[in-house]
Amino acid sequence: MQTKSTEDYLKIIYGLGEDRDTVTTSAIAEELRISSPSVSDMIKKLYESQYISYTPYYGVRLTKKGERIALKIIRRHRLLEVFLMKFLNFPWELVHDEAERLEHVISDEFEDRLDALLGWPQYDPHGDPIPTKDGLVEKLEVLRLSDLEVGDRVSITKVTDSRPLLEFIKRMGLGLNHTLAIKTKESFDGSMVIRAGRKDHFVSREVSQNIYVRKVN
Amino acid sequence: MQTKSTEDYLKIIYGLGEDRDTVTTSAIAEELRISSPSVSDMIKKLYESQYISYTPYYGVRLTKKGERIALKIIRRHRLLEVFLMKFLNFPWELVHDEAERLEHVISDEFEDRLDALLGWPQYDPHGDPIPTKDGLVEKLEVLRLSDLEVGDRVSITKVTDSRPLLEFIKRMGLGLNHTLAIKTKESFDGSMVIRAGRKDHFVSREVSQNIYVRKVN
DNA sequence: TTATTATTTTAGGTTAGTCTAAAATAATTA
DNA sequence: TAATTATTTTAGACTAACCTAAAATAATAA
Repeated sequence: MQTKSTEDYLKIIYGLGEDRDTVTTSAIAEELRISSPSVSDMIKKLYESQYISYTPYYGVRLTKKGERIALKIIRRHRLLEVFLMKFLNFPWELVHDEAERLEHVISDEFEDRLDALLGWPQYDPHGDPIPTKDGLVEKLEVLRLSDLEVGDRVSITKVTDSRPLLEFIKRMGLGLNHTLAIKTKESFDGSMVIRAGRKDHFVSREVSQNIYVRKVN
Repeated sequence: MQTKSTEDYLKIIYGLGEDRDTVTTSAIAEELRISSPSVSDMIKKLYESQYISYTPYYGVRLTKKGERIALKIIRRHRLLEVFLMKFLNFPWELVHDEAERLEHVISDEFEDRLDALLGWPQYDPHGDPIPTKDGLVEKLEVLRLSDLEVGDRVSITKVTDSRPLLEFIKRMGLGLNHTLAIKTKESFDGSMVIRAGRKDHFVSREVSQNIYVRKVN
């Protein structure tokens, strides 16, 4: 049985490893808001326990063993998010932090029974796929709002799970599966004006890079 | 915000303080399965934070501040137990350990919304009253099965929340609100034969002291 | 290709919560 | 009430997970 801390590291390394191939000390440090020396320390421990492979001064990758744990935690996190929204009516932007704490303490028993209660859901409230019990995840085709051009119509499939971003999106009256159209896009900074429902909204590149979409008609 | 450890100490001290007036180091140590020196250490810290009052070599009592926290944790524990049984169909004997871990990580938001989901229950699955949000608990009149005599008919109102005991009771086919009659009671060891449904069961004093009852007709 | 800058690691330190062994105190028994 | 026994506390140590300051290494720019 791993500690909360171990689980956090593995989860973050998994997440960071999705784009880049190898994950650096400083990237982990920034993500976990922990100093680099502390991360360096922990990396050695994770390496000794064979959760990661590791080349000093270079970077880190999850081993099969490490990935299995990361996916287990992610599975729990996402199942919990579904529960918090469907059964407790948690507001979108609070769901993440609550799941973040619960994911480390629930048992397999709890996980299985919750899965059943929720009807074996495949996606969480942000549109992320829920890994299966034996560690399989659907690989989402990544299309970011920022990749699209004027005239495109899209539906939101996923949103980066960050509280301020979620609050912003909520204020615009948007959410998962909402449809919107791109009205303008500035070439110098990538900012856009989008139309959703009857309203126009200004969206910076920082935001549009964190909204994932699928094209519609 | 207190740590899990602090919360455990306060909860245990509250529980032990229900019969005795002042709680000893060794009683806490035994309950938490921690060495007495460790407990002695911790007592000093709890005292400095004004969660308890304390006389060296004598014992410990909760302050108002300490009791408030203890009752909050107990409230969460019991609400969680109701949830685990009603929504996740957890078996009686697993409910306690799961709640034990969850109680330390849920937020006030979670607590409130769970309370509502469950319909503001007043008792947990072992028959214990759930403290209110502002720290009030019904004082149960304590009548133990062991206090009764041949011929008495009783209904089970509460059971000590210990896994082996719960498993034993379950094997006898008994549970909360079940009715039983006392057929024999030995004076030398207090052991009994009880009749429940169509079956007779042998019950030692250790067991009968941990089954709380109310007399019927 | 050498010098500067950035990143990572090492060295040494802290805190919370635990431990065992030994000393201090209190309670019990003779 | 003195001696023995039991309980509690003190002393000293350990581990996990963090920290800051300084040294080592790698990357970048002159």
